[in-house]
Amino acid sequence: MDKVYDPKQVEKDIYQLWLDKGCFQAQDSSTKKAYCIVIPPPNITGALHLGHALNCTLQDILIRRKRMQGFNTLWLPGMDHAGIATQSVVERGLLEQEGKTRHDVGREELVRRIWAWKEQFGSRIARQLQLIGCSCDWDRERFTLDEVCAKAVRTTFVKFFEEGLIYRGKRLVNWDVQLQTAVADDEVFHETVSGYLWHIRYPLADGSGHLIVATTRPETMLGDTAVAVHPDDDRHKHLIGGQCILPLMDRELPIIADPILVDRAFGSGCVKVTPAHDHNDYQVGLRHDLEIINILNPDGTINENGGKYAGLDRFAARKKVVADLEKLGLIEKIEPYQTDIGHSDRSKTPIEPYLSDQWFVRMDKLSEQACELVRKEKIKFFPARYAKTYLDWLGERRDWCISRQLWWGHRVPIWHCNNRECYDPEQYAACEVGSTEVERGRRRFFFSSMEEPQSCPKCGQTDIEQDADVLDTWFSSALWPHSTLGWPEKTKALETFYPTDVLVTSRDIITLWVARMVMTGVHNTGRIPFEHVYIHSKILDGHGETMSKSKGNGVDPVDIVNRYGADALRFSLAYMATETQDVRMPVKKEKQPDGSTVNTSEKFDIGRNLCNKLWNATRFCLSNLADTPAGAWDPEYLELEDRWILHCLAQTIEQTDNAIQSYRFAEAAGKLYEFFWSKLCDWYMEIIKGRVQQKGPAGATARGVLATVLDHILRLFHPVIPFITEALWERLGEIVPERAVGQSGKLLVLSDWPKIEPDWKDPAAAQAMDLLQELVRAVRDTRSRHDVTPGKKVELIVSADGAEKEIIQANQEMICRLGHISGVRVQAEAKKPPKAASVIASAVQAFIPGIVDTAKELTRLQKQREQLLQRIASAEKKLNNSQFINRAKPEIVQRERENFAAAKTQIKVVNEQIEQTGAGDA
RNA sequence: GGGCGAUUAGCUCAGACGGCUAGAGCGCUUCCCUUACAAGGAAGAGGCCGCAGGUUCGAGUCCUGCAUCGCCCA
Repeated sequence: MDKVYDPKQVEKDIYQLWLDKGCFQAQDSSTKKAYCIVIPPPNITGALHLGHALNCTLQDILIRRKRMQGFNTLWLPGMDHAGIATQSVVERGLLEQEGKTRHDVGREELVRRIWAWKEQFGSRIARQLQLIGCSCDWDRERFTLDEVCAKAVRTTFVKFFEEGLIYRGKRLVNWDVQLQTAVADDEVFHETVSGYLWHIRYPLADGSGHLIVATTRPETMLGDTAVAVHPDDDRHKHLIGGQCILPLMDRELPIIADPILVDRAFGSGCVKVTPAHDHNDYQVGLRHDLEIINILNPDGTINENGGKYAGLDRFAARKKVVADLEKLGLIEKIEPYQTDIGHSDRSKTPIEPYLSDQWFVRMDKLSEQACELVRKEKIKFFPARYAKTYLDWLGERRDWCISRQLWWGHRVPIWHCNNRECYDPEQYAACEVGSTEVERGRRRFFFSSMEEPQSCPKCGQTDIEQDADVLDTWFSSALWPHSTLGWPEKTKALETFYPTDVLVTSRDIITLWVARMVMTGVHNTGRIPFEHVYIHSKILDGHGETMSKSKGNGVDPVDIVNRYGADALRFSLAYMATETQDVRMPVKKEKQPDGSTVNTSEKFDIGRNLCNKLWNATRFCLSNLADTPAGAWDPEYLELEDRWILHCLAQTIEQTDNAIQSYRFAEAAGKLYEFFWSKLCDWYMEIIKGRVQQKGPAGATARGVLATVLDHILRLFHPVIPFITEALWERLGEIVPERAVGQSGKLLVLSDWPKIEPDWKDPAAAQAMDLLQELVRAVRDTRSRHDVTPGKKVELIVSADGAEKEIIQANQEMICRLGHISGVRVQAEAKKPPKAASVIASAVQAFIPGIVDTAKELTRLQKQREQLLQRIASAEKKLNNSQFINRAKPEIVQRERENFAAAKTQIKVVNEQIEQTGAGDA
């Protein structure tokens, strides 16, 4: 084995080995209990980022542990077609490379090209998941647009439609003028932009003067249908109910009172109202039953409602409107103004609020049911506070706009009949006021269908037309936990694995995704989609900013795997996975040999160092374990350190189990790290270095215990760092095929999760080791302070009595080895030799003869004295307080008493020594 | 405006149920290439736990207010 762990060499073939042996395959039917996680499907638009790496590492930890615990585990992988994101990258490429728009190539060709993209990039994501060790069952991989998912989407939609949950409405949507589609709220980012605030005079209709409105978008005045003032504003009260004239259009506008829209302190206190082009104004329009005038074409040019401005682009129209107003002397003033403008995340162009026909899902009943399940804790969030995000959002019951003006996605399975006479009065009545159907009196019959319809089911005519739009991507994602398992077919997989056990995701999609999965899952199957929702942190850069490609502050998990190894990546991420909402990761730019720059972070050192340590610790073990007896050891021959390390192992198993069970990953990783490094490596392995090589039962016992502990630490670490542990497990199996506990001969990934043996717990051993560790540390401290090099062996005289004397006497060899001591003499009430340094550990004092440095000695003793005095004072204060004695828990009082007594004994020792040092050697 | 969070060592973070003599990793100082590991070992320095009140025998932990920063929703 190499002296330094090289993950590249080790990780290379292991994943393939797991695949070849079918280790990740779930069984549709099994006598084992099922455990299932469906992956939050990554977008096919890009590569995995660090957030995915964290997300998947945590899922893999859960899955691998359950697999080892004997569950029939399924981690179902897959990807999301990500409608607008994918279409826009492909469209952008089309424009850049061929100078064509989607309209140039047509719908069929565009969709063909997007599929080609999917084939290329979808597999890259799968490879990346494999690179970091994800133990997914690849035979069950799904894609939100594949036939299985498509059938679920179609079935759900038709069901919703028939139940009257889907309706046609007209809404102000976030319109992306460039992509010519509505985009969801979460696809809009806001940016502060320098602009102007134009103050415009609107003459009063009675000729008695004018009022002044202020706007950042003067061109929208073409669509104004009212001016609003505050009802309590004395300046304008008298105008309410009157009329003013809209300049340029010469239209009369009502002056209305609206306390919600109007902020009296802002501008002149008068607000122009453009219901078709502003979200707030739209609400005003509904409240006051105003006319709604749309002035825009889908491409952002002014339409026929804009009079002489028709045909101009929105920004050109703005210029002309302002120029014309200036000519008319209607501009009161223009001031520079910072304004917050919504931009499309996809095209990076300013969003236009735009009125258009859309399909909606009614949310009232669906959301009520979904709320209830979380309120009654049928579905539990971890950390629990995230339930509030979910409940608050669902509580609003805002209807879900599910249509998108895109070509990539599930086509809306709605057709209309082109026969003008054919319509359903009830359906017509259900269309929202304001929809095109009602507005233009155009009665159409809409229907939905599982199969491709040939004719209108109502009138039988064949002149029918399918809706051009596709469904919101979240519509298919919402079905993910059951669609991927085969629903609506009654598959074995669905029966076995649904409801799934836990959903692991990040907080930004609690509403968009988690809530919708619950609604559709329950509606479609009658059962919840998952029992637990674990929300992990978001990884930010060192300045607290979101990592992104455009900022160049992102860390690519593939780079980290190349530099540090997959296990190092995984451990470091797990170690960071606390319950906070964000974690920061300072990013460091690093030049590569080939001249390129790679973003990395020192945060991953901990994982790399751990792997290297584990590698070397195992190297040490293996070089000593050649002659390890099979079967259990004889308890007769167990030394204190053996009993201690088994005790610690038992504790670690317990703590790790508790932590993972409640999704405290950082704690699990931390406990394992601490046990392995600070207990096993720092103490146990050092202590047994001599004994492990001995012939006879003493050595055999040490080897047996060491092999068992190594065996268990590999098992415990495996879910977190699967590659290195699998590799080391194989080597351990070669040298010690038969261990005292558990089986070998299997791959680690399929072996059993550790269980605590009843006789491992040994608090007495732990207590004895505490004393010895403290003594050793004190000896080392003294040596270090007196500049005694490790090579120099010194003698130790210990003053101890009773149980302590026994422990120290029985473990002299340990003290000698760890403290570089030539010999230990223990006696009750030992006196300090004339020229010696003192060592104080708890109530035990000791001396190292031959070392003298009075000044150093005194400094240290004074410091120790001060600390002890503080301790005594605080303990005394508590113990003198009758309230404390009476009210605190008895064990707390007891502990305080012990603490007090110990401190008292110690200070006595310290005082004595100060006296002796000062007097004896001065 | 409403909700959620953060503020602990130079940096990044732990401290679930109040009992703490406040921990870890990195960084820093001193010593050590001791035959598993220098990506290592040993020892050490470094903190009025954002501020002000309150509850309690006891507050980093619970409550209220304030300050600063962040996220989400409108």
